[in-house]
Formats: sequence, structure tokens, C-alpha cells
Amino acid sequence: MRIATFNTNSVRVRLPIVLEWIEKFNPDALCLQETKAQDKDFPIDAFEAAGYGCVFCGQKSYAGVAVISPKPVSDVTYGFEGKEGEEARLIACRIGSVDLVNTYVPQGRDPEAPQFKEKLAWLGRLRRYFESRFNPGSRVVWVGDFNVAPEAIDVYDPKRLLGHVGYHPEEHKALANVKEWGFEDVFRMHHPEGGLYTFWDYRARTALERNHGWRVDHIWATAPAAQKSTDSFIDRAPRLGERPSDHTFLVADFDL
DNA sequence: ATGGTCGGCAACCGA
Repeated sequence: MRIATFNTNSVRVRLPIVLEWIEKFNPDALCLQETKAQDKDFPIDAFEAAGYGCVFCGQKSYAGVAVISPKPVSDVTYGFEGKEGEEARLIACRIGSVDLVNTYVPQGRDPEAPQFKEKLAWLGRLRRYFESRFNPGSRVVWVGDFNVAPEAIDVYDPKRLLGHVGYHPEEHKALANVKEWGFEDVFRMHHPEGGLYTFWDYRARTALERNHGWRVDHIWATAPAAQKSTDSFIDRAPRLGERPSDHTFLVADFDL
């Protein structure tokens, strides 16, 4: 089973890239974040024509998550407690023997901003979400844009960046608390080396050429799923002459 | 390079 994740920064703009990518990589589940489309505007037809069904949870302009799959998808839930009154940042479903949770963790803006505390609180709520809905002894795969680089080897300049949003001790604590429920970092299992990134900030013009990257997109799994993982890799996607997202695709394969 | 580039959506906000 192949599970992948990609922050699209607009699923409609990135649609040609995503369609070409699923054709080449044949994921059993592709989790998207920052779809930036209301549910009525989600490009269902294009995915169905490619042989993929979609479940999604969107809102106007911002955020938005979706799962694209060629397989039967069941037990779809939206948000912590439903769509109403929540930003579109979480969608969960069951595919095969796996419970899949796709999140777009709040970015947090700046450690001094109120949004930063909201990010920490959101991660706290996510821990309780896993506690109440799932069992770490079953196969749970948590993927998405976590907006946190967990370790020094996950950012291009850890000394300078420590304390910045995305690489801050408070974020590390909040993320470790979710991990402690029962997750393993599947990409890290297969790549102990550092310097492998999934994000280069659009706003830093030279970020790509200087490789000023961050590993903020993740595929984590409970032990019963993680021990079945066979590979994990990053795929950058500037294809078809289209504009790439500032995130990459991230893939994990499981012998499931 | 404490700047900058995107996308949504129609002025700026968010990343």
C-alpha cells in the first residue's frame, strides 16, 4: 500500500501536476492540504476520470484537506468534531486495513502571535483526538503538512532557525506529545541522514538554489503499520512546465 | 539578504 501527501497550495492550480503525479506513482491514497477550494469547487470530475475517488473538507480561500484514492474509502470524518465551526484542517478515513488521518496543522505565523498558541493548542487537541478515537495497537497512519520540523537535521540552519515558527521548542514539545501517543516517523526510519526537505519557502527567492529547506511534511504511523513500511521518499514535482508548489510530494510504502 | 512570491479573490490576508 502506497500512501502519499502533498501540500498543493491550491488543488485547482496544481491539478495538472497532481494528475500527472498519480498516473506515475499510483498511490493508494494521496492526502492533499491547502486545497483552497470550497467543496462545491473541488475538481471531483478530473480525479474520477483518472480512476480516483475523492473525499474532502474545504472552505473559502484558505486551508482545506482531501484524500484521493482508487480504492474503497469508508468511515470518513471531518475535523475534530465535524465541519461546523472548525477550520478545514483534518479529514480521516479508512482504506483497506489502515485508519488514515490527514492534517493541515496551523502554521502559527510567529512565536509572538496569538496564532502560535492556537497552533500549540491544536496539536494538544490532536493528541486527545487520537486518544479518544484510535488505538496505537492498530494500524493508524497520520500524514500531512505538520508545519513543524522536528529535529535539527530537518532544517537548513538549525542554529539560526531555532526559535522560529516551524522549528521552535514549544512546537517540538507539542508535536512530541502527539508522537508519544504511539507514532513513528516513517520517513526518518528509512532515512536517518539529514538534509532531506519537503518545503522551500516561496518568499525566499534563493531558497531552492541555496537548498534552504525544511522537512515539515510527514508520514507517521503506529508500530503495527510502521513495521510494515518498506520505503519512504520525497519527490519534487516541477512537471509539465507548470509552477510547482513550494512543498514536495512525500511517499511511504507499506507491505499491507 | 529581516526581503521576498505565491493563490484566492477582488482588498488584502495567509503562508
